[in-house]
Amino acid sequence: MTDFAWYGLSVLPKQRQDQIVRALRADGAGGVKALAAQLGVSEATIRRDLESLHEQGRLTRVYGGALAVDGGDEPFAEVSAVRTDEKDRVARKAAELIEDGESILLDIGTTALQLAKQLHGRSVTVVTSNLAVLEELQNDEQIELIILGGFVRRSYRSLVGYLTEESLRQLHVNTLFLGTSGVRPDGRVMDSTMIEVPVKRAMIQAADRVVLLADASKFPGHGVAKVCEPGELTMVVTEPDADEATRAQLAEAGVQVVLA
Amino acid sequence: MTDFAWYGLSVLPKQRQDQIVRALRADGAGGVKALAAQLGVSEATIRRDLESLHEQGRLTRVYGGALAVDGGDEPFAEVSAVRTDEKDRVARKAAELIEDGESILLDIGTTALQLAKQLHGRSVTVVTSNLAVLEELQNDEQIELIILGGFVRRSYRSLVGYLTEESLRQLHVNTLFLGTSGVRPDGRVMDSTMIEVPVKRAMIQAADRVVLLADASKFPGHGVAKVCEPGELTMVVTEPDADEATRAQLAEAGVQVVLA
DNA sequence: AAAGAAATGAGTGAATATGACGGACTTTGC
DNA sequence: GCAAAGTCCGTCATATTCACTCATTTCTTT
Repeated sequence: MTDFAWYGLSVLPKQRQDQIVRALRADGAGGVKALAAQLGVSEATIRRDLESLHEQGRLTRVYGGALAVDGGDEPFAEVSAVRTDEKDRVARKAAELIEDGESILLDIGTTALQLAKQLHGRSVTVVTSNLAVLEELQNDEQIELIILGGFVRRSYRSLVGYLTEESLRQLHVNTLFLGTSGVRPDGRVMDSTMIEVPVKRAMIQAADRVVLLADASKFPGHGVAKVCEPGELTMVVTEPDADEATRAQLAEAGVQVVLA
Repeated sequence: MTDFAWYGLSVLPKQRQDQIVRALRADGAGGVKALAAQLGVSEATIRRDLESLHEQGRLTRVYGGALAVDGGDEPFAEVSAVRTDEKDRVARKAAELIEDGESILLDIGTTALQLAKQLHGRSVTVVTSNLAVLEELQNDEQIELIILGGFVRRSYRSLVGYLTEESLRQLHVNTLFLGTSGVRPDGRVMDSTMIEVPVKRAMIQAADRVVLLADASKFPGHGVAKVCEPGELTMVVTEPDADEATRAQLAEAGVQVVLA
């Protein structure tokens, strides 16, 4: 146990247990593995915490994790087990592209959140307007976290507006990981909401590399607003069963297409 | 008693214990090691202080340190009970100062969080760098919520840095509700950490009215860094048993002193 | 000035917290 | 059903914190 200098500086046991209860209230449920990563302790410690909290009646212990006490009876299948679903594979592949010490910018949406979950314990600087990412990485001491300002958009758990754009003009990062509602057959990246587009454009301006994260369902896809031309992308991470014609179109525009 | 003991080198036990309580209210929790370093005494002394304060009910002793009495998530039984604790009274009084439709800026710290809890269902615009406030108001559809950008400061659950200051320059609000580590006898507002001071100053610049929230334990109080002169405040909300001399000093500087 | 009281810091064995490991158990996919 | 994967629950070694004692310093009282 070499890294125990953390102990004194880090959270107190009781404090961490409060954080567990808070996290469960936010999400409704939490897996042992996820909580361990989020709070930066071992799974054994999380199990002990969950047992203690269960005895106190502050949560309900279930196989694989715990549920919030008042959080209803939703199936636990979703938080439990491995669930190697598409977005997860893409996110894992994307995480491999990041070197320790780098700074990255995470777009809004669940794809970027999946990527954030892969970053626990890594020494990286994360910049984001994604409130779900904030919650996920809030307690990870290893990660330098920077939040862009902006108006809270509850339905998307994101920050938008001129404040967000202005914040982006003050920063520069190595890599942007961009989400999308769909990539059109001609390779143009689209989004479903107009309001996010200026923010995404500002993000592109603030990064050296632009990596688009898009599972197969986004190829080809639609959207009301154009975010950028394919030429502005450095790389696209997607899946083997993504539409080939669109992939070829992207490759032609000089974009490196990586399959997860 | 030697008069010079007051001037910095040595601190009276009672004074130090007040500082501990204040430090906990600011952070929510504190480790024995951290408190010992911060106050310049041995861990043994801190433990004795914590035990004494715990018996007085001024904090909750936990393994490794202590928690603020109202900090974190306590058992539900206590939450539902009648709570007329100091910060709550101050927060309620402060909430009465806000008109529907106004925009307000909330400082970091638990005092501002208490105020945020009073705002549920109100039609107000809330601007903040306080991550605890974000969590509290995140799901309240009625409230327009704006987050300032910045570096995440985990121990204080706040955002700091030039991004935060820059964000503040883009905004203007009706009222700022400011927290503090203590108000000196001459009325100057102090803070315990240097790094927050530029942000607090920028907040003052961004508001028409500046309201200081300070329970009785902050009167008089100390801090390493000066945030502002009393003349920069519009109003102070505190309690009837706050030090009268300090209150008089504030009134003389043209500050309206409101008792909760 | 001297004696007494209170506070402090250091040291020690006991108690608590943590992480790793292995065998028993549960869930999942076939 | 069965096998595989994942999860749990003991146990142990180690690091940290605690309660206690005692000597020293500091403050108060006589």
